[in-house]
Amino acid sequence: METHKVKRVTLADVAEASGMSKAAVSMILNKKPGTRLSAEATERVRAVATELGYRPNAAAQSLRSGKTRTLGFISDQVTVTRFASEMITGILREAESRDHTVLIAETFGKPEQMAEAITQMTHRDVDGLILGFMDSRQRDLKIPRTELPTVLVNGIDESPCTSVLPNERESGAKAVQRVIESGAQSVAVIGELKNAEKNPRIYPSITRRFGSMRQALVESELEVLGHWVLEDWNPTDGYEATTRMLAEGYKPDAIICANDRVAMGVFQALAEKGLAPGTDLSVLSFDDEIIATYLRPQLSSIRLPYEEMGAMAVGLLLDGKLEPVEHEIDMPLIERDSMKSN
Amino acid sequence: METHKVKRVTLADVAEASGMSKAAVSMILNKKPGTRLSAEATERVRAVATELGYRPNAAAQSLRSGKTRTLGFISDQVTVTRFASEMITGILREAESRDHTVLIAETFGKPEQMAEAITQMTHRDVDGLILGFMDSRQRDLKIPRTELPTVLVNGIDESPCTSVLPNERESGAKAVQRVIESGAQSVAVIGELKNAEKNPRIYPSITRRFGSMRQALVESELEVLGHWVLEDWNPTDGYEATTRMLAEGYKPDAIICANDRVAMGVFQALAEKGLAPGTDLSVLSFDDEIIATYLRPQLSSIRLPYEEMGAMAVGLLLDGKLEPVEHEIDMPLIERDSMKSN
DNA sequence: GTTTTGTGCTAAATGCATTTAGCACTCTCT
DNA sequence: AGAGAGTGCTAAATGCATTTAGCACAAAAC
Repeated sequence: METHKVKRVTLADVAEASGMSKAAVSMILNKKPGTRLSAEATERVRAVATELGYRPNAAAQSLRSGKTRTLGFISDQVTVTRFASEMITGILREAESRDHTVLIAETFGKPEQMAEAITQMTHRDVDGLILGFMDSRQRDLKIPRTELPTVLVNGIDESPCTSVLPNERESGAKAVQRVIESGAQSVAVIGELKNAEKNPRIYPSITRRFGSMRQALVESELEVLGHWVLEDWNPTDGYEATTRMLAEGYKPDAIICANDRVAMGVFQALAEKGLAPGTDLSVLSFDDEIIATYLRPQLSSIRLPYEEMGAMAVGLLLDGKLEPVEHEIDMPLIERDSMKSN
Repeated sequence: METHKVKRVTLADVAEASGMSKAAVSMILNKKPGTRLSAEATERVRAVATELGYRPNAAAQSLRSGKTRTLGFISDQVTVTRFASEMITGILREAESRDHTVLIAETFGKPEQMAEAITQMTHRDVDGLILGFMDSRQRDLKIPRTELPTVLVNGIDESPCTSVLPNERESGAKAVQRVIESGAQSVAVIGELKNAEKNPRIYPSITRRFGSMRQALVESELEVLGHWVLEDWNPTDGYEATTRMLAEGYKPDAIICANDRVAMGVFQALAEKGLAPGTDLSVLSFDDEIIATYLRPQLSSIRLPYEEMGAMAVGLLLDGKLEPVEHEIDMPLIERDSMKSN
């Protein structure tokens, strides 16, 4: 079967085929208000256009309008976490529903590549830019000043700009609230990240999460058992801290984990001592990564709403809501089986 | 600080500022071969161009050339698995290094959205299309015939087309080989997916993975213990099968897991019986998802090379290697701590 | 001294959709 | 009947980079 190289159908083709001028066809197909063209002509042009399968050439439209109906998304790193994926999904969904497409680039974790990526995007004339940061411990962002409307997701910069963040100011309190509802008298928090407190500018999410938690804890009747600080937030760290805690004789009614990876280690340590989350004690976590559903029992976790954040960023951009504001998005508690008395 | 709306610097601006014609400037900046322009003029134009910060307008270039230096990537689903992310990373890396940008879209798991997404891409005049499938149990792909150069990644269609696949024809044999090297006498495979065999067209990767494994197994001296078929490939399935296996008195020297999620369940079941992977017996898996590094001990796994697959797809597209061939990419064995005698 | 060859450069056309200015015609009103 | 308003439509300009055809001049060749 020979693939006959079909020449693109242009506006001129439609005009000729329908016996009208290009101007008329353009006006009709774009439903330009305030123009007067006979119903008959309108009908005819529409018919011809669909019959020929006319699609306006995006390059020509962009050239004329200076708009591309394209948004740029530059990400810290797409790999490793589920977060970038979810953010992309949110962005794509919202952009598609508003007839925009998305150009993507990645800095591969190297901040210095940011400038290059932005230049690329500028060159391609995107209508707006979304800068996504997966690693919330952002350093100096080095965002070059741009004319482009820009929204930061999960990141904050020195200079004021529009940004979308998870509502970590409330997430810690929400966790404590849920622990209280579970009927617990005592709780262990496993655990804060070493050094995080020292530099709240660098670890804004983490600082807020734990700040809000600490506040809620002192306002509660809960007995807080021990003080567990972790080197990093991997399963090993959670495993070691929990093992140590149990060895020291602590037996909390509930454990709040810094994130799901830590919770995984906590589960392992508990299993070794024959303790079952959800029946012997409650375990609650943050982030709601995919492993939360892999654990046995499945882990209740306070979700990082990356998809919603991505969608919101698109919304702000397209609605021109570009005041330098931090938009905070609620972090929903995803109930599964690791809490007592659901 | 007032943001002065800077008009874009165009070729005409450079031409005027350097006292040359647009034609000359264009030729100089594009290093057109076979043209004769004085070294002095060349120098001057280049200087002026950089000074003014001239960047050609992509829309205008596209309009003229019919090329956009943009590739389209349409994915099954970006969320859930790490695979899409890695594929995007590979695509981005290769595309960037060859001065192309990437437009992305997602069908959100709905095959019928594929046609719509392709139309969108066509409309934006991408130079080539990459269709990525995360869910290897692809159904009818419903890929509309396109004029566009297209490469399928991790998917095959009825009609012959260029595709990039993991080399599952060898992955099973590679696993068996490694188990033999570990000194094992007996092995359990946990486990094949129920129904997969019935429809090899629908589950091509899985069929190949197990076909190659079965072949290698009969050619080996290994004793194969039991026959474990799973409903699905989640941790629960691996947990249940392993528990059953141990209850039935089997005690293999090595376990080959269908994938890492299954391996996680296997680990849980082994832990309950006090069996430690890497010391009491070997565990080997497929895919190398992120959880492989979360497990204790860390899991050795045969990696699905999605990043390389994405990069290769870009390469094929840009090099015009579009014969209907299945390109198979080696699946490397990632050694960690779950195999005895590394 | 005239033709040929070569050099350095430019005007104008091209790709395609959108928009502005305005033409030609018919009604309506006085 | 002539002015004015309204209707239906079109020619041409615009945005920007690239490419083709070719101009004007100088040097070399016969």
